[in-house]
Amino acid sequence: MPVRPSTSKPIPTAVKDPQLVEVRRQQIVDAAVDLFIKKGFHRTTTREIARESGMSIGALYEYVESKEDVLYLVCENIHNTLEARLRDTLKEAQNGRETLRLAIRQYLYVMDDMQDDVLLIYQESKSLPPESLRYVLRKEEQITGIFEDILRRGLEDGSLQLDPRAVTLMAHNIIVLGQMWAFRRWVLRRHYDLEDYIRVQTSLLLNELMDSGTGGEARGETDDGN
Amino acid sequence: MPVRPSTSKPIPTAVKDPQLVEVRRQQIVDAAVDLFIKKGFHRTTTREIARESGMSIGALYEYVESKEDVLYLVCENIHNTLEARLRDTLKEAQNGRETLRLAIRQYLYVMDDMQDDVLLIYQESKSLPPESLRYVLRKEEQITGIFEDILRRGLEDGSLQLDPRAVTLMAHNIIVLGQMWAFRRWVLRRHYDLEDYIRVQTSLLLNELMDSGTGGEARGETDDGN
DNA sequence: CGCGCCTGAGCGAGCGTTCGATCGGAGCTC
DNA sequence: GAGCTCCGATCGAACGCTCGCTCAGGCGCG
Repeated sequence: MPVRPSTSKPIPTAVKDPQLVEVRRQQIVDAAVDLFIKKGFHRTTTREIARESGMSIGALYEYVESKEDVLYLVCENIHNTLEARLRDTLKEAQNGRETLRLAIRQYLYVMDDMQDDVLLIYQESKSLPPESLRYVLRKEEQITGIFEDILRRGLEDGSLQLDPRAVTLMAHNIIVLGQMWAFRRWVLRRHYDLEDYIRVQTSLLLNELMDSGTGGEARGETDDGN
Repeated sequence: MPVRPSTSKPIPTAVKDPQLVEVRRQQIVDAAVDLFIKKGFHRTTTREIARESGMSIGALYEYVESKEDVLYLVCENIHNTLEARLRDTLKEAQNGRETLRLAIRQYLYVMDDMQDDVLLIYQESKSLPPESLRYVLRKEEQITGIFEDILRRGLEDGSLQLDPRAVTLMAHNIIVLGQMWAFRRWVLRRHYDLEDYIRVQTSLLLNELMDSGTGGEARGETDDGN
């Protein structure tokens, strides 16, 4: 388990109580999440973060290296929550296909619940210093990996059909269709509720995974040209 | 055709040459697109935009109300290009299904070509003033509407099967799977090239649109619970 | 007193924006 | 065509302000 990137304050003068550090950092993250969601990273000032976490700017900078460091902590926190919630509900393993169906449902519920947080990562992670960004992206791949594993399990037990080369792509499709529920809510919510959404997207994904690998296109149709 | 939001400078003193205004604004947009892609909106200064467009800050502010106004012009410009390119290749109407297949291919090509621009809109449009943001989102819906129309045409001529209630959602799916090629390129590019991507995603989408509306889930499977 | 912890005024760089000065060429007069 | 005026277009120093961050000091507990 690697250490946080540029972050992880060298701790200025003395050795602090590590428990207090954890508590304070959580306060900071909680406050920052709220503010970043409401106003965005750039429009939020460090003074506001301090005020909202119930400490002074001085104290804030005892527990955090920089404003960007706060953003990193926020992203890390959200990703960890997300991943934990997902893995948590996938303990009981069944037939691959049913696991997948369950996982999609669970995932979409989590995405519905964490809409704002997902949006936050999407819109602000580019403001991270490069090293931290790489870190966050790696975490994103790990989460995608959860679905890759489920898909592969389905291939092995024969309950899913798919060109093995497309496993990664399908996993990303699932992830992105979930995120879509978060960042297109301004329009989707006007037409569908969560259950509608789960139904249609599950159908889309599982339909593909049941008969043909790359087929699906009715054969005999021409037009492979342009 | 509505007028630009808060934008559209009242023109300070005298009447300027409207043709020059157009040219200068295009210079500004071109420079800004490059800079925003490279450094992001917040990290780009107005001075840089001016320098890169070959004018002074003073001149810049003759053609633009504010930095946010530049961002709006950029978004508008990208969306217009995108929409024009899409509509442009959909003139010859065929059977709905083939039109859709063609449109998806064309769309993914455009997205591949405009990766950076798509990413730009995604990450920076939240920095727009609310009124301009609404404008940009409306444009996004219009573009989605192109695919809604194609889908409906397919329903009418019987070449596509789909629950009519899901038309909007499927259109959004297409749009988002296209955007995914832009904003997940850091990983997708490692595994797939554009043709792979087009093949798998077309299969996914068209497979669903050919036999069942919401079916796809093998009947008799339980687990509608949790 | 010493030490961990906190405070918040203050620093200074950087930013978006303004505005008086300047440029340069078109048009006029003689 | 020389000299002049005029005016839109351009310039960039300067302004005012915000913000991330620091640091000299204070408080209370052991």
